[in-house]
This record gives sequence, C-alpha cells and structure tokens, in this order.
Amino acid sequence: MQELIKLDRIDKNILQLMQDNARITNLELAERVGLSATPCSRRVKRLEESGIIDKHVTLLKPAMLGLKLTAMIGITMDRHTPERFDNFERSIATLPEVMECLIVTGQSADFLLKVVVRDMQHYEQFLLGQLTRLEGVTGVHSSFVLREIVKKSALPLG
Amino acid sequence: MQELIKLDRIDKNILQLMQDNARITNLELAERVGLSATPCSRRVKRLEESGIIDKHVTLLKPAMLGLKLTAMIGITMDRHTPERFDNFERSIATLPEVMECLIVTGQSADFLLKVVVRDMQHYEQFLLGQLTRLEGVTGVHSSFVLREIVKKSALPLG
DNA sequence: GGTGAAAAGCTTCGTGT
DNA sequence: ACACGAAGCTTTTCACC
Repeated sequence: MQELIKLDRIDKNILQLMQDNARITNLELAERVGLSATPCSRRVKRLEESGIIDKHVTLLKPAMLGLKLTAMIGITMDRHTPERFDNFERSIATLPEVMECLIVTGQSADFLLKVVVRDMQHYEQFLLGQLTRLEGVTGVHSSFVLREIVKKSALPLG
Repeated sequence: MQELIKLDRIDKNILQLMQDNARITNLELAERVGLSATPCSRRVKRLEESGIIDKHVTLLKPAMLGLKLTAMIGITMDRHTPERFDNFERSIATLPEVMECLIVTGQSADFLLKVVVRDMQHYEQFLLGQLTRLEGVTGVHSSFVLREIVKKSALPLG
C-alpha cells in the first residue's frame, strides 16, 4: 500500500460511478462526468495504475443460492502468540463459509468472523466440525443477522 | 427474493468467474468454462434474469483513499419498538461512514455497524456528532479492526 | 450446444484547439 | 488538458445446423 493520489472532482466522480457499476463503459463514463472518451480513458488508466482500485467483482444474492443464514462470530483465543494466530489465520482462510475474518480490539473477542451458511443445521456443522476444532479457540460467541439495514460496497469519497 | 434456480456445473463455474472478475468478457468466459460464445451468453443472460446476480461493483482500497480506520460498533437501543428501529434505520442509512448495518441477535447488541473513517479524530467526530445523537441509542461499544485476515466478496457455490 | 458471418460498440490513435 | 473524428479491433448477436 502506497501513498495517496491526488483526486480532483472528476476523478472522484469516475470512481463513484465505477463503484456503482463495474461494467460501465468508458464511453458512458465519459458522458456522465462531462468528458470526451479520450481524457476519461486516460484518467481511468491512471486510476487503475495508481493502485486505488482493488478489483471488479460481481455480487450475488446469498438467499438465491440457498444461503439463508449469516452469522457474526466473536472468537477468543487462549494465548495471543504469533504461532496461534498464524495457524488460525491459515486455517480460517480455507473455509468457504467464512466471508470475513477480522482481528479486532476489545475485551470480548480477538477475531470477528462473518459466516454465510445455508441454514442452522449447516451452521451447527460448521461450528462443531470446523471452528471449535481449531487450536487455541477458547470462546465462540455466535450472533445471527436478522436483517441487513445497510450493505454498501462503495466507499465514501471525501 | 424468489426461489432458487437450478445451477449445473457450468453455471456455477460462470458465476465463480464473474464473482472474481466482473469485467470478464463473454468470450473469455466461454473459453474458460469450455463453451462457445453463444451458449455462454445465453447462460449469462438467464442468470442475470433469474435475479441471482445482485450487481457488478468496483472495490477500492480504503487506505489509498485515506480511510485508515475501520470500526465495528455494537449498538443497543432503549426500546425495541418499530418506531425506534425505523427512525434509526433511516438515519443510519444517510451516513457515508457506515458501510454496513446489521440487526443481530444476542444479548450484547441490537445493531452491528461497520464504519470506515480517516482516523481516530474522524471517528470521535462520527461517534459524538452523529451516532450518539440518534434517538434511542443507549449503548455504543466500539471495536477497531487491526487487520483483515479474510475479505471475500465471492459466495461459496455448493 | 456449436458455427460462421454480420452488426454493433468500444477503444485508441492522430490532429487541432 | 480536452474535443473531435476516423481507424481498427473486440464483442455480441443473429440465423442456422
């Protein structure tokens, strides 16, 4: 991760539109930001090369795939040694159900997981068959997502 | 949200590739899944129309935008009435710093927020200036993200 | 589901302002 | 730095097997 790039109003406008629609064409992008195709293309290229863009992804609807249960799980570890953490991190990264794993501050947990599963049975299987078997895991506090009020992928562009 | 769609091996393959790269062309997609362009295009169209695809987005790197602090915030409300919740939901949806807001089960919180800010000063400002001013908010438990071990956007395709 | 051709759309030059 | 216009290419989408 490098340093910040200077972004003028048009750059931010471009990034905003791209955040909303990864498949927007340069032509439409240009039109929307009030530029002609050439300079718009140059700006996009510059933005891509700057490393500010992570990737372009397609988001699917979990429920339509039969993934009807999302859980947030707080994990506590017995010891906070690098070995424990490294091992845990490697293991957790291989589990398809784990969408997110964060190391967090706070007294109640060391890791915070976001997990997507089909149903409660699948969750039980994940919990007992995978998570609680990992070395060093002493506490697992499950919390289930009832509803998503806000679910953004677009970062705020000052 | 409707019912599930039947997905064969090729459909899953297509969705997998699209999840990884929203800008993949039909031509490359076809090649990668072992189809010719036409039937591949037909499948993609069918998938789009099925509603299984939410949207195509561009992900930016927060740090490159100067957003160096991510917080997970547990919120508790005084009363769990629809009025309280509705009001909170409408308010929270307008805050650019809020990337995610979930209603969750569990004794420790009613809402779980994911917030992205520039720094601790910005966070303090967000907390005191916005969050704690919302009606009905009795508890705010901040937890900061030290590192992201896993950060996926691609759902597991059975 | 495959093939081939037509059609459309996009990007990228060169040139000029 | 940007606009314009043309060239050239890629992609999509037909009709048909």
